[in-house]
Amino acid sequence: MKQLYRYFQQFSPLSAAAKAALEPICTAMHIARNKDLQKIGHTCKTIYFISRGIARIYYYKGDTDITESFAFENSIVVRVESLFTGRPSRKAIQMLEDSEIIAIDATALFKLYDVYPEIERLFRKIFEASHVDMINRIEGIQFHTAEERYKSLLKEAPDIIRRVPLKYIASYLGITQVSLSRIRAKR
Amino acid sequence: MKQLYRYFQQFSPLSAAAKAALEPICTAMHIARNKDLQKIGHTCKTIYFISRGIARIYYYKGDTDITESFAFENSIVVRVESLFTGRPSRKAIQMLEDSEIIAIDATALFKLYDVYPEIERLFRKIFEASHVDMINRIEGIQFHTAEERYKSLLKEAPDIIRRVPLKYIASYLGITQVSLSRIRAKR
DNA sequence: CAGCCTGTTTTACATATGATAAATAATCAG
DNA sequence: CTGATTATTTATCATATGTAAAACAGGCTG
Repeated sequence: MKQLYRYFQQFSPLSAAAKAALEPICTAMHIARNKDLQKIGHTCKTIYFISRGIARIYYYKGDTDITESFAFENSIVVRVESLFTGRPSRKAIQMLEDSEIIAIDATALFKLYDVYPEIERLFRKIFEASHVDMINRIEGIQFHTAEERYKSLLKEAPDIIRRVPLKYIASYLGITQVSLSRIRAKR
Repeated sequence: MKQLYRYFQQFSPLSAAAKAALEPICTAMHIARNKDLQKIGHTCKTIYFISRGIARIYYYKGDTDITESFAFENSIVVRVESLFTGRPSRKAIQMLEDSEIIAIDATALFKLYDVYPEIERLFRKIFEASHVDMINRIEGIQFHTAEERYKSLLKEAPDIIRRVPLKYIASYLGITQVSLSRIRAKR
């Protein structure tokens, strides 16, 4: 929980009362490498904080597995399009390493919003930051070549190459594995 | 203002007191066709509601003009990556038709958040909806062909073709105008 | 250790898209 | 209305990426 509160602190301060209210809706859990944290078709009612490990959100287009995003330790992973709409998600969350997770019950959290506006504010800011990330990602996908995208990924997250299979990285970059292999061969 | 409150109503109810507090921070304005509502380099401190007209957000990559997004009447247009970070935006907002706008002073709005949690909640939900749109857009850009993207745009916003020059639509779809022209010629 | 998965790279070929330039078409100002 | 500007389409050629299949590599399991 300490690690989680440190994460929260980056966005917005919390009173002791708010922290005490959050405590009972958080559950620590361990997930084994390659296991799904949430399955396709499930409606997202949980916000996950990654204490240790890497998550990826993926879905199927036809029968190809496509990685929508990665999330590393000290960040949150959520299928926003399901959590915010209440609709089932076509996406799954998988952990790529043995991982330590804190699961935050979103239904209970949203009730806390009515009592603690500071909690609502905290999560508003957390999701605003990821909203900004999405907008920057669109710019990246739309107007950079695959090679530029690969290089900037390396720069932002250099250890991703060691920790994540290239096939997942390829679809995250919007290209095939063959294409990624060609780009890597250039250097 | 009636139109704006009707828009708000879709997301979250507002008390009479909250409405009264919002009133003085909203300014109606008229913008001529093709004029910029906000320039490149400006830090976004205003949220715009479009009563009538179409906006586009654009930026330059080198010397090519790229359309990031469109916004139609009865929606909000904002350079989120600037508003949420307080950093200057590399993007501009331009109105593509003679337009009626309501400008909401964001600095004043954020102060109202402290007094009226219901206002904070309303805007949280408004931005959550656009966050979800961004995520769906990423999926669209990343794993549909240009032709699929064009067709689905036609389906979502059929009148965009009549109201927006194709060159802007092309860069929005992530392709050149020549390429869009080829796709259109197929039918 | 051997054999079998799974992940990655390489090759060959097909195709969509980009770049550039020229031809049309539409729009606008005087 | 006319000429000039801007938008759109068409043509040609170059290139990046996709598809499919095979080769290669590494790691895991019996």
